[in-house]
Amino acid sequence: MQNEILNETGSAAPSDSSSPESLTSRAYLRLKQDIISGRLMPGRKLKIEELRRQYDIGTSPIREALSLLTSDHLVERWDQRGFRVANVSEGEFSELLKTRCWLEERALRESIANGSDEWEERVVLANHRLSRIPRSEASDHFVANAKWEEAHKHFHMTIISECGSSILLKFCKQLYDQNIRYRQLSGSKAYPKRDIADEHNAICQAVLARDANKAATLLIDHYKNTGTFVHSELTV
Amino acid sequence: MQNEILNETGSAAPSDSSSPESLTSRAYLRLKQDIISGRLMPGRKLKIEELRRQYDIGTSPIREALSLLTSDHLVERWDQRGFRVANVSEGEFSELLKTRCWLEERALRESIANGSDEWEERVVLANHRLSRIPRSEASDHFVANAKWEEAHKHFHMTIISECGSSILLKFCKQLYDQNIRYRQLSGSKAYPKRDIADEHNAICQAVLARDANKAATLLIDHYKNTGTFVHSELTV
DNA sequence: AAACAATAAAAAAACGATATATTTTGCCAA
DNA sequence: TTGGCAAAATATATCGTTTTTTTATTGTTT
Repeated sequence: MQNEILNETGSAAPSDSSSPESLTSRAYLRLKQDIISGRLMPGRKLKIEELRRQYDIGTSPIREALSLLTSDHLVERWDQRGFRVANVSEGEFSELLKTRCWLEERALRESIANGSDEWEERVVLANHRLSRIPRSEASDHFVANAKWEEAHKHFHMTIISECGSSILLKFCKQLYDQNIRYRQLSGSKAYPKRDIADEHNAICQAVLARDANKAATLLIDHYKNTGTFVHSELTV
Repeated sequence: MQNEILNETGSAAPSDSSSPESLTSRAYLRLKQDIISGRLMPGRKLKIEELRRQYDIGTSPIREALSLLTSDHLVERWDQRGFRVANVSEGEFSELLKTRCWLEERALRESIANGSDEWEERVVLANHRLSRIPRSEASDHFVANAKWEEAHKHFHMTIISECGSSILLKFCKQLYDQNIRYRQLSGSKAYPKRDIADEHNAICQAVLARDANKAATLLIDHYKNTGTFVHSELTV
């Protein structure tokens, strides 16, 4: 199903080795992961033949997956000249951050206005689980922890999940993924200084108190703080 | 180029008969038009073989185009069971309308805050051109006028064009296209009663006066009015 | 002699046709 | 009537051909 393909990013293909999904889905998820994680660098040419050999998947599924990624702004298509990984720029990152704040603020306010008790419980749970996962896999130097990334995305998507518009939610997810890529590319060296867990706790509290203004301010600050780090890394 | 494919909807392939675009783009545009205009009904099975013969284009470009349309929510992919035209529902239309209002209000306010003099001129021009095109091709009964549709989209996109985020603008365009489909499907019999030109003039005036609150209210009312007509048609 | 242009060769992408795997449908038996 | 099996239809994937683009080499001009 298309929705499953688009929504789940990292957690796909759990334990089942012989995935029943189509090869297109598999190619889509692998390519998406490889681009978001920074393994495939911006601007890099995506030669069909190369990918075909590497992923052991035919050209059609690869092409379809690349077409799909094009809509996510992770891949660019140059008519008659193939595909390449979408470029990054400071300007685009500013736009991304700005747009994300606009959309997520709206979604958060709607969620706080409409969210059920069951939703509150999901928020608490998501925050708790996130707090229990270390940000980095190593304690002395920073190594991105995929589990943390997954839990982090889940927390942020949970607090806006009851906004009443699956369309808006989809847009937010898309922008979130684009943002991860910028985070990964910028090295993330500066992060550990901030106590991110505290920020999440504060957001969680404001959400549970149904204090929309406070929650929105905290969320936007949370994003903008991260943004300045990414920006400074990008400029160097 | 991907951008050209995604942005221009109706006005593509102007006079040049031997289009230099890829067949994928051509298939994408034709299918998009056929779905938006309602020629291909919601839920209709899109058999590759059938489309291949009909459009005289190979299977690969057709599949790629369908994948692309999937991201626009105009086509649904059922894993291993092919593609079909996205279904419509009252619930989805409500969401669409709501989301559109949220996003376009934000975009309009930003445009009004940041728009240049040159932008004001573009707004005036877009409104003028729209006002000169008849809504219906026939005077006694309603026949959708493609020229009017194009000018209408152009007017609405122009007033939000200086929002400072090409990402947000892309989302708005996508939602606008989805909305056209609902309009076309609901017959549009009720419309001519309203004086839509007046509504556009009022919006235009408020925009030029840089009265963000008034412009936003007028725009949202404009959309919600149309929405109630579509809703009533959909319920029948 | 160096730089630019033109042509040719190689590489890559787009397309279309064929083959394989999956699903659906129809029929027969229990 | 229902369950299962088989056959047909349909979707997905691979492969080979054609067209386009890019690069390299050679020739010409300044």
